[in-house]
Amino acid sequence: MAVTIRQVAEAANVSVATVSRALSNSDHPMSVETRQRIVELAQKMGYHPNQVARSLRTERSPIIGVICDDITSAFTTAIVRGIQDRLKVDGYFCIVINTDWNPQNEQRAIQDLAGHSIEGIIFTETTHQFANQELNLEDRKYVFVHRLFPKDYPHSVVPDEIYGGRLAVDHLIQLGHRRIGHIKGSPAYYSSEDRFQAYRAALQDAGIPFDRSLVEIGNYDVENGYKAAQKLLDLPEPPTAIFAGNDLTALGTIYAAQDKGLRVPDDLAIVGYDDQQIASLARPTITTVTLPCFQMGQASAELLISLLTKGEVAQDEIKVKGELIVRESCGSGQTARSTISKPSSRLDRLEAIREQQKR
Amino acid sequence: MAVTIRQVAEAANVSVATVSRALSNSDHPMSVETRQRIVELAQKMGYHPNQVARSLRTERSPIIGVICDDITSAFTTAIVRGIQDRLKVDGYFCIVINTDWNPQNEQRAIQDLAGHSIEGIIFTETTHQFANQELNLEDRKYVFVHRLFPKDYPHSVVPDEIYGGRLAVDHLIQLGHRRIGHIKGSPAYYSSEDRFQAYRAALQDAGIPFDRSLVEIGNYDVENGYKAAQKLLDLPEPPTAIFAGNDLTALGTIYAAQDKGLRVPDDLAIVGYDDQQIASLARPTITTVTLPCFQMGQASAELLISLLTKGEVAQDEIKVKGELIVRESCGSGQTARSTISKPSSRLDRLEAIREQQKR
DNA sequence: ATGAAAGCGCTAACAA
DNA sequence: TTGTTAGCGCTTTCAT
Repeated sequence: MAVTIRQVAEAANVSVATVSRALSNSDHPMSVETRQRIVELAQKMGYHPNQVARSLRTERSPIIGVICDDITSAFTTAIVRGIQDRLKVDGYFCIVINTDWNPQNEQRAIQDLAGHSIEGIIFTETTHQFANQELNLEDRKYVFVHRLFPKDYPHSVVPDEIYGGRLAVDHLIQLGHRRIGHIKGSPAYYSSEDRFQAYRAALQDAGIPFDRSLVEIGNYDVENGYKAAQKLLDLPEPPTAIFAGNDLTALGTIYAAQDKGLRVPDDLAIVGYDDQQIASLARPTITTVTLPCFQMGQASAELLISLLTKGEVAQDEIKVKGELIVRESCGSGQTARSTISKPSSRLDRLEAIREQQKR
Repeated sequence: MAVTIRQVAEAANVSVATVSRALSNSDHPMSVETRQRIVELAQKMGYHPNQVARSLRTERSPIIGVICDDITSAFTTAIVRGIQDRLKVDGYFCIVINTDWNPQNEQRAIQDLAGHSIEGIIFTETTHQFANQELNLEDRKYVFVHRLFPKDYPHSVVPDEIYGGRLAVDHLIQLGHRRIGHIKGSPAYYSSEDRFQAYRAALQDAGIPFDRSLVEIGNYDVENGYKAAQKLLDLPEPPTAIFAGNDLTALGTIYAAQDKGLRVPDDLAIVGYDDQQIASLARPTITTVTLPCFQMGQASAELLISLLTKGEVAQDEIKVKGELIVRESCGSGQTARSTISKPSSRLDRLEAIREQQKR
């Protein structure tokens, strides 16, 4: 049986109330020495608070809920990791629930979480229709991170797509390109529109006239990227550079260029977006802009914790900036070797253990 | 305030004990009608059990712990998803804790979980040194899935690497190859050895003599795969097919072949292993064997639940079989188009919502 | 500054 | 078959 507050109280010759105050950082006034003594004793006795009892009493819980479409989908995992890490700082844990793109599962998830006295929820990359409705959250606090529905919701954390788009296109402009194509993502993602706007703004600031024929619509996957790139490259006056809507589109563009006998980056420069693994594995490796998932996760957890502890906070959307990762697909003098595949920390670790076991 | 058992009791004109029995599937004998009546009433009143109170009382919890190195690492995410899905069937949730390859964090994680009355833990892809020691788990049940330390631990779920390796090599043999090279992974992964053994066994069964010079040691990354493949291809009598230790090695092999002016699969057939995303994005797409992460996750959750509910169960390691995914890198008549990039279910969903909002 | 005691919602031993 | 009641470990009000 685990050590309880009562046992500590007996050992310390004080009441349980005093021990509770000492151990839960209560702001109830008490002598510094007693507190000190109790804390040390508890430590020595191996006391660990029973969170369940604590939750029952306080109707609060150090567990928050994370509701996402699917934890395995492209960016969600990193977001969740960011959430976990930020939560850990304040002693919280999270329970992750997948809705599998079914908004009905959301209300169910919320109810399930409610049974655990969960006070806060982070909606992560959910396609839910929160906009339209009517989730019964009671008085739980909630926050959105990387939401996939229209913009300007309070308490949300999103990537700064405009900033990132500028990073990508400005890079091409700086390399001297004037005829720059763009392959948009599906209109269903609002990021597509933002990245496109950034493209237009960058051109404008550089005094490059906008040419409609240089813009194709893809849907963020390789195959559409391939087809869209083909069209651009078949233009009477084809682009010398393409800002692909994301890394998969960039990969499709590389393939299209190869099939036309064009060399990347020599004949065509390509920038991607997202910095998925493929960007560092492709040949050439893809210059891209990071989608700062980990940081967004952290920011969302931070926001929720503020909401939980300080009550209301600023309602503005938080935009997190990514950064440009220069690799091979744009040239740019950076002809250095690819950045792929450093042995992972796991491998380091395994090898260390292996060594140790030998001895 | 949420509806409690007491309110249901008053409304039903029975005692709380009766309600408790009706609602918690107690095996205490009671009249079917009363139970029925109470269940319906509770439903109508919007009653949801307070799990926290329940846990405090029973010292059990419907939450289990998942301890992994890093949820974002290659296979862990899918394993966790498998765990979640299987747990859901029995009404469990999980809390995932990352140890970041630091075994010290493990004991800490266990203690943190203990505070939540967690009775079961799944160790997922941890590099921990459980073998050597001395984690204080008290009477908690635990299970390993895809553990990365030496073999034959009770209550663990692992991939059947021997079976998978045979799948890969037998495929090459069936395609008529007799001179088949192999690039092993790092000796730190026990999977390397298994895949190698499978390679030898397959050759033997096909009556192909083993040739030491056809085996190179890589470390499962692209760069080492590239170098190892170079060596094999520089052999006086180079292989016509290579079983790469994993997909990244296969990618490096493709690059090496390309750089020597060889066509894949025409001049060199390549099989990978793991079925990571890159396998369906590379050019050519890579024929590979799946690492059945999702299924392993499910199996591990199932095992833990058995342990929790039925007490002891069979101790044997559970081996989960993967399957061969035939793509382009081995030829095999399967010259069909690449299998890349169906629009994701998320996109489908988003487009549906978009449509709906238009109306 | 400390203690006594109530009670969070539930389950289960015991009683009827 | 149903009811009464103690108590899980903790926090917090109220009293001292």
